[in-house]
Amino acid sequence: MTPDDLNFRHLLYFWAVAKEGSITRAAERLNLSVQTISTQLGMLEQQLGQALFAPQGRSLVLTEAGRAALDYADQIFLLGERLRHAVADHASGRRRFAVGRSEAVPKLVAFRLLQPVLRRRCRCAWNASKAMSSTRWPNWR
Amino acid sequence: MTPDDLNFRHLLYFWAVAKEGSITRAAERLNLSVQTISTQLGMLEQQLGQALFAPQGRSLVLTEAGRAALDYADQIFLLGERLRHAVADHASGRRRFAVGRSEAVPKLVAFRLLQPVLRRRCRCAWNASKAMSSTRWPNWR
DNA sequence: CCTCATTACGGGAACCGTAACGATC
DNA sequence: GATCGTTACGGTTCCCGTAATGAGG
Repeated sequence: MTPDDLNFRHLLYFWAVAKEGSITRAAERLNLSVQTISTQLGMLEQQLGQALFAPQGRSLVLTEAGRAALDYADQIFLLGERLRHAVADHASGRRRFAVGRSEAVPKLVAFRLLQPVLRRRCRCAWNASKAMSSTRWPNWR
Repeated sequence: MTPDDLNFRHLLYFWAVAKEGSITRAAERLNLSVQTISTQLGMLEQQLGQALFAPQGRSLVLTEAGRAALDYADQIFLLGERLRHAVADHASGRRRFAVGRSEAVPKLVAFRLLQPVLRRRCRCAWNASKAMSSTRWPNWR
């Protein structure tokens, strides 16, 4: 109930470093100084009790634990962005309606099945990233 | 690439309030003061440009945007906890190996298919929560 | 009146940048 | 010696608690 042991700011820095491949480039991307990233990254590793990067020459490579953490961080920040979009959609009066679909059901078949509940001026998007398709429309009803 | 517009600490407080049903109980649960939660919650709403709770009597109820945000927050903090567990597993020498499986493939069939790569002393868990099954074992090799 | 939630404000912790250092190419 | 990463230290921001206020039952 209290997962505050994980500092999501540190996790963001770790994520940026992993994506950019080096602390220097991550610092540029985040408009931060190199030292800040390095320090906070050390904090995260100490907090998790596990090294996430291993020095390779004068560069860094992900450890096995680091690769595992990166997978989760990817999903977490993706969800964070989706959260903002979802809330913004509510502000603009649009609602999101997500429908799960088994891979065994062709898209067109699913579309035909959903036809009865679709309204005019609805935007329909097939989003394969999470095996879910999402449809938006201007108003709920 | 820089989703730092979303403060995950604020999101945690929002999540706790939504789960507990009131700021007071959330403050007790998090060992924080009521004022802190209230302020930070206001920050989050201002940041998102949308109210997440609506005053109902002297209590609070989720708005529609709030319910949407809660769905995402649930997943985010669940992933955060899983991240910690995954990294902890690496520390104890255990590795997690996740296998995706179509619903059309029975579990026992999948198990038989995986038999050749399984080792002794492996723990096999069917985890339906994310449509994925995960298997752990003491060492990689 | 008692409880819940919201502002106002001061102390303190965490974050972040400047600087100096070690290591690798 | 040029670049990347790490450690040391001081300033600033943000967070959090005490106190005072308003609102609902």
